[in-house]
Amino acid sequence: MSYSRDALISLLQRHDIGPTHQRLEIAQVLFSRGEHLAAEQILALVNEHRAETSKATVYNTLNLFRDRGLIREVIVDPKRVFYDPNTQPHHHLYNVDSGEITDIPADDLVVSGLPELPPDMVTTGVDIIVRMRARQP
Amino acid sequence: MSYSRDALISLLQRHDIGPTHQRLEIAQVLFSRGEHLAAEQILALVNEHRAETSKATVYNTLNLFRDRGLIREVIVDPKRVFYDPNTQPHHHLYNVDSGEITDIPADDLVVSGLPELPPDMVTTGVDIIVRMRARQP
DNA sequence: TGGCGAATTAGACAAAGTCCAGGTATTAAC
DNA sequence: GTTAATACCTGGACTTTGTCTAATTCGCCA
Repeated sequence: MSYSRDALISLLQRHDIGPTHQRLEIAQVLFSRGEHLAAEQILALVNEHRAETSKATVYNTLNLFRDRGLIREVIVDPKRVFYDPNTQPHHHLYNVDSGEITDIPADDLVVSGLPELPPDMVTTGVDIIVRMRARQP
Repeated sequence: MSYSRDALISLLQRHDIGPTHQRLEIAQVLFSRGEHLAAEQILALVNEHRAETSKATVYNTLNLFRDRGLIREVIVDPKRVFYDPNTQPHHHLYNVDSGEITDIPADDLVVSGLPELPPDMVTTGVDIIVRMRARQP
């Protein structure tokens, strides 16, 4: 799916994010692909045609988007963080060999028996990661 | 709990790991504490009294232990990997503020509705991470 | 047009982890 | 005991991901 410039602007604005050129470019890459991308991949994609955005801005922007709830971090690979434009509750299937991440819809999945938290604590998220690899030949 | 030198030696041997001095020191730290420790913490603990083990050896040894199934990686913090001496199935409660990790026993917990994997793939593990933080004051 | 705050930038920096070439132990054989 | 073979360990250079800072630039509005 592709997003019009206006759609992206209003998306950012609904999250209290000023719609600058660089932020729109980065949002474009994230939302049009709908993939799980690492910062360095986003940096490369944004500058594919001509250099438009610096490394610092990509990192700043991803942190901003994450803080504002526009995207979500996926922590499955100790080497780098992936960013997920889908903020609906869902989980992840991680191919350990290829590094590929795919979604597991949350509504197919039920978890019961989670422990009580201490009363002054709140859950910020439940991440389920199913790791898989190719069967040994 | 504390482990005797002999107990550690046989533990390593059962996992096909030659019981060298440095490996025993590292195993001692991991298994006697039973905590989730990062490599740099293990390095510091092993050298607490006198320098015995280099950074390279700590990293090599942790990777070896992990490959041989003696310990498990816990990937919850993009900044560093934690190592878990408990290889029984269980999950983790992660305090986002303090970085503290505690165990959730697997038998209290039921997950249903996990998707079918492609036939040539095998699950290498299902990690569930419950992230929590202090409620806003 | 000019000025102001917000955003962007290059590049230095930091931290975690890996790699390599050389040195040290341990074992085995004589 | 020496020697040889092998496995292991080490310092330090290096890589990668991400952050920080101080200076510049942008975009807006009066």
